[in-house]
Amino acid sequence: MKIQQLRYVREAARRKCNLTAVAQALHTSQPGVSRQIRELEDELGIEIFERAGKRLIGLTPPGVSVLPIIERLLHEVENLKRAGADFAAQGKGVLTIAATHSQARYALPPAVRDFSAMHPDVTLRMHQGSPRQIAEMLMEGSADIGIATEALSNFPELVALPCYQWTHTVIVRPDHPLAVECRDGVALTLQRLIQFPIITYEPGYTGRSHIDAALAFDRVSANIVLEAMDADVIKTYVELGLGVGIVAAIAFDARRDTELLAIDARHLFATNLTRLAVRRGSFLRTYVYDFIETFAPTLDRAMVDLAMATRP
Amino acid sequence: MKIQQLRYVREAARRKCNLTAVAQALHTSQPGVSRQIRELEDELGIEIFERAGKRLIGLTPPGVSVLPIIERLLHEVENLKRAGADFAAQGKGVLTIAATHSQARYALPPAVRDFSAMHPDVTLRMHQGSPRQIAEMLMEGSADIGIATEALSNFPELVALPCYQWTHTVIVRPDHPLAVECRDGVALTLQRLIQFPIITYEPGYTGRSHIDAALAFDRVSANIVLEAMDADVIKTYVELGLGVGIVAAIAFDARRDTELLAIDARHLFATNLTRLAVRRGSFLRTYVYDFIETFAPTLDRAMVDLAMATRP
DNA sequence: AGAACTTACGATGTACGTAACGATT
DNA sequence: AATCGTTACGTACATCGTAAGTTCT
Repeated sequence: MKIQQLRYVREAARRKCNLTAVAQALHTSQPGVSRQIRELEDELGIEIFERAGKRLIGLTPPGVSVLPIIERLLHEVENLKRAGADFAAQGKGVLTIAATHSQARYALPPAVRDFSAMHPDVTLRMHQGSPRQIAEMLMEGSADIGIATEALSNFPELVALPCYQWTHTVIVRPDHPLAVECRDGVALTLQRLIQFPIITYEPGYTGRSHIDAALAFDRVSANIVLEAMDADVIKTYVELGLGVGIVAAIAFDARRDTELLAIDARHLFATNLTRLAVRRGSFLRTYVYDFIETFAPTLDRAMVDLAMATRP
Repeated sequence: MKIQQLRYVREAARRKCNLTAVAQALHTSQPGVSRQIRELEDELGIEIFERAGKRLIGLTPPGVSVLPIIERLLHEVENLKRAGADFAAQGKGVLTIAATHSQARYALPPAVRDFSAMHPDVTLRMHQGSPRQIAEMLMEGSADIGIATEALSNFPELVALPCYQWTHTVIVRPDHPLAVECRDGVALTLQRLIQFPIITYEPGYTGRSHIDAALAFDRVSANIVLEAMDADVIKTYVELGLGVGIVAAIAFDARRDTELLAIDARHLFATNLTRLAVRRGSFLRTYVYDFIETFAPTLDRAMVDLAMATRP
């Protein structure tokens, strides 16, 4: 049994049993792949792939039960390499963070700045995507850390750790009726809010689920005229007078956003919890822990390790 | 990176870094071991073993952090082979059970008989040992299933599943004062019991802890004249008149043990729970599940899988 | 002096790539 | 006809065992 044979099998399973594609992806010859897979099957005494004549068309029952073991095994191989690299080039390395726009734009900058100062030899790579995409990246190993407010705790393969809580805020132009009422000390209500066109996040992003939940709870519906993935876009259209915005409070900067006024809305929508996720069972290089501690001071290495060892 | 290199490393760690011993254990030459370990270290870019001149004297810090990954990886290799064997030779195979004498002698026979009838091609191997030894066997992979009343749930590497409950019984010769009192309907008390010399299990065996706990709770001490690993020995000496015995109720057979009388003692000692354990993370061949279900009908495959996936 | 690891070297094996073949759509 | 997997074959490299070398105890 060779590790490479296992790689071929895994890749074949991922590429719908197309051995030619496997060979290209792994930079080797197609006959080699074919042969090695056969030899592994011989050694294990089972057929992993269902063959229709000369074509692979799927996994056999033994293949189905063996594949997860192969995946775990190769995952440990990855861990071993990472653990080696961690000691070999102490300090140096790459840290890949996958985050939503909101996080990358508003929550991460201080942590990134401090981390860079602490680890000048670590190359930071920042990927943006939907919470769903972030989860995918973590699971396939192309990101070390994922940060998002939604969805991350829904995957058994991931460990999601609470980082910080935040609330929504309503933003309007200074000449908007709500701005006037706010200055007059009138408390904002959901009923009043939905009388205006709303601009906020797309479903699945940045606490949108809590906005929808609040509306559903009151059995009212809002006129959402524009949905965007990030607060910058939302702010732009609020400034244009298209409607009132609902964004994460963290996304409003009184000094910069001089054309806007923020009205606290924490009493209208449930508090949001931003989570940081890593892949369960992955070896984390020391600087990964450092970043986590920098970003979320409430977390430390022991807590992360504990969470990773605990099954959901 | 080759699997065999990892085997060498693991074995070296187990054999106190004696590469000569490693080579003998794995049936290869000593220079080969030396070389392969070095090549792995080169590839990972770390030194795994601390070297004093030409001698290996221990693990380096990187070695310490890398070794558990190697162990897990090799464990998955084992799983892969077992999974293969499970399908390759459906039905055929070996099932190794490690149990205490009490279990092997009294609890297991019906399950073994039924299992053998169900799987005539599975060779059953029965090992006896102390609960502690049973745990060791499971953890090193030399037994598939461990069965004991004590200790099995103390190891995070093992999954212990409750099988059945049982109580202790007091055994005496028919002419013993306690036998007379029993026939007269006098209820047995701990105070009365300890007025006689006691013969029972060794510490660490078959519910002995509950006997000690009952004595400690009442702040009394018994005159234990003989301790044995199994009920057969205890019964023999009770028959000889050396004292009264305390054994598992299951170990008394009214038809066979005609020279003895059993007095129910479930009100004196806490109920015991016999557990079945498997190594966490091991692939279990289908007949292993079958045996578990045969032995403990309250368990089934889904429950075992669930328990294995749940962290303590 | 002996035990233990490393280096050196030669033989066997094995993986890999190219090329030709066979089967399926 | 084209795509895809298997078979055949030769080369190159790696593993392994024997033997000699070196460094500690």
